[in-house]
Amino acid sequence: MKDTRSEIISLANDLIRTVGYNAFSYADISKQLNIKNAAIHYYFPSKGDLGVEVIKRNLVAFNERIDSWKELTAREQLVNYITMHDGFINKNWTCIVGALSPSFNTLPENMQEELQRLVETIIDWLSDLLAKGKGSGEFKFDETFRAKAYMIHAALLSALLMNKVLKKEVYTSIQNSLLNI
Amino acid sequence: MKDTRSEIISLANDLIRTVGYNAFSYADISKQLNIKNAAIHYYFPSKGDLGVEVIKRNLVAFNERIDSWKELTAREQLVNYITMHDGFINKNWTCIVGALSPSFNTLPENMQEELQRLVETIIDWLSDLLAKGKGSGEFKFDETFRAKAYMIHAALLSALLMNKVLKKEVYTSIQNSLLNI
DNA sequence: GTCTATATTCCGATAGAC
DNA sequence: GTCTATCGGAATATAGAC
Repeated sequence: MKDTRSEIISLANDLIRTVGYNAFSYADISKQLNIKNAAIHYYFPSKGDLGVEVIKRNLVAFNERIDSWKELTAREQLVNYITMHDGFINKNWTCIVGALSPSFNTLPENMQEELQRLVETIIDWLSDLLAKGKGSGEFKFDETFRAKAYMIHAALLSALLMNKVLKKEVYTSIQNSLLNI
Repeated sequence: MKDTRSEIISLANDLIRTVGYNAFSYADISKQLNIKNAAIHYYFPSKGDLGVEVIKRNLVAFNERIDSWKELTAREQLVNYITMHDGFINKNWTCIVGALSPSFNTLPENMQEELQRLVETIIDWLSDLLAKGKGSGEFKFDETFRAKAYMIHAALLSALLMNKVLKKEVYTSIQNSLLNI
């Protein structure tokens, strides 16, 4: 079976993470699928439509993921979250949020909205998790749940970005700091 | 007096921070200066040359800044560092590192090198500052100086990025967390 | 030394072929 | 339903005018 539409989203997802949204073109995708770049427009009339679909797929994947963690302890869930991007390091991938946010102003409105939805979902989940973990005595921290969630999310996002620039131990270093809660 | 070259760098700096490197063109700059886009090529033959100059200017500015803080206490210097981007919030600016790192792979080699130099300068200075502050009893933390520097830098960078996406209290929240050291 | 006219390549998108 | 031929415009860049 061949699902061109799904392959396009997958390739776009890869490109956004490796070079960014404004740096890739339909041709980059169509070449890999041995079709003309215009063929992509059948599935996604505009580049923004494709971008929206990439974010949506990531949101669905995130929700499925945290759902599968439901029975775990708060600490186990936090460890899973903080290590879930480990495979990105060798692929030189950033998270979708880190990839898209610097050019947020240039994105079409529906992409902006979808990206906001994704970030809010992550922060909400993380805040809840931190509340649970603090309530159960698993975590110790003084900030509000939301402030702590912002911190963890922010540090992890930048850790992936810095992995591109410094190619050193930044990612692991930040990861270790975050796990020490 | 008119210094076209300097104005070009200044406009490019603004554009990189607001829309990102790959999203702006020479035309965006030339329109504002009432010249043809090709005129920019006289000052900066390639877009990468302009990008390098923007980063270099930021590196010089950073060095001048921290130099002017030399006589301050470690805590005062840290507060200055953590608040030095406050003016960015209303302008919807990111720091240069946050703006360029997601598309790091697409940048010409000399831009990549210059960006690495900038990040290393920041991290080195921050590590030294944290060492001083811990030595003097001003700061309390358990991680290594470098790990702590990575964390602060990462959180601040993302805070600026998230300000674009969520337009909420993220920046201030992270700032407050970082000042509580 | 400073800038413009122009070339070239590439981009996203439409109209229409199969 | 799926894809190609092709357009209009924008991007970076060169050659040459003033």
